Amino acid sequence: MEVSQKHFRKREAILSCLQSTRAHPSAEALYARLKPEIPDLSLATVYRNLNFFKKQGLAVCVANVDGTERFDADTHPHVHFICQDCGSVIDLDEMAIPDSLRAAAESCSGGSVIDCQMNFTGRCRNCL
Amino acid sequence: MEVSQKHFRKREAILSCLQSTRAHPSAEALYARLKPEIPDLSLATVYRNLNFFKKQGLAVCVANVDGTERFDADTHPHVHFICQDCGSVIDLDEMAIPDSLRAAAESCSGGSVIDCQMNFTGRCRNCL
DNA sequence: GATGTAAATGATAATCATTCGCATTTAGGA
DNA sequence: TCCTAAATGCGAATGATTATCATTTACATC
Repeated sequence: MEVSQKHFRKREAILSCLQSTRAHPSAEALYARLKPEIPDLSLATVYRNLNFFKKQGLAVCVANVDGTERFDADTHPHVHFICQDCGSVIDLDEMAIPDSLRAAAESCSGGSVIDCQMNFTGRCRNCL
Repeated sequence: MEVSQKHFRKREAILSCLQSTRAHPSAEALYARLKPEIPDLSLATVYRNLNFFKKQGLAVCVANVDGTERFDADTHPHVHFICQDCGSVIDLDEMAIPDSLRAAAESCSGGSVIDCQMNFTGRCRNCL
C-alpha cells in the first residue's frame, strides 16, 4: 500500500490538495504540503500540472502576490481580498460578481471575455 | 539644450512617459520608449522609479501579464480588459467600480482596503 | 566658484519564480 | 512480455525584478 501509492498519478494528489484548501496556495506551497506524503514529488511536476489544470479549466490563477502566482480550484469568478502585509488571499464570498458585468465588458471592449477577477488589496484583519 | 537635458532627472521623464500613454506599459516597454531620447538610461532606473511611484501613489501595477508587471499612472480604480493573445491591457472606461464596493469589501473582510482592481481576461477585438 | 552631502543613477551581479530538456518511469493495451 | 504515449525527476536555462556599489547629480552652504 505504501509502495503502490508512489506509483499512482501525482496529478490527482495535486488537484485534490488544491481543491481541499481555500488558502489560494502557490506552486511552492502545494509542493511543501504534498512533499511529506509524496517524497518523490518534484516541484516541476507541480508547475506542470497547474498549467495543465489551467488549460483544462480545473483551476485558475487568481492573483500574483509578490511575484508569485496563487491558484484556486474554484474557477467560478469571485472576489478576493489580498493582504499586502502577510500575502494572504481571502475569498469574499458575500460579494458576488454579477453576470451582467461580463456582457458589459464584452460590449465595451468588443472582445470575448473568458474570465474575470476582482481583487481588493489592503491590510487584513489579522495584520491590522 | 541637448546636453543639459541629459543632466536633468530621469524620474520625471519616466513618469511623464507613463502618464502619456494608455497602453499600460511594462518596465521594459517604458525603457525601450525612452532609450532613444535618453541614451544613458538604465533599465534598473526604470524599475527603481516605478517602485518609487507606487510608494508615492503616482502609479499602480494594474496587472501581471505573462509574468510581466504592467503599470498605469491613472491610480483611480477602473476596469481593464486583458487580451490573452496579444497581451494588450485596455481600459474599459464605460464600466465604473462603484465606491460602495470598497466599503462592502472592508466589512466582508474585516480589513482595510487600499486598492481595487477588476480585470477581465479574454481575446480582444483585434485578435478575434 | 569650491565644497559637502544626500539622493539618483549605470552597470552588472544576484535572486527568485517558472519553464525547458532529456533521460527515466509509469500506465495500460496488444 | 513488449510497445507506446503520457507523466515525472532532476537539473539547467530563462526571464523579470532586485541588490550592490561605485559614480554622478542636485543643491545648499561656505
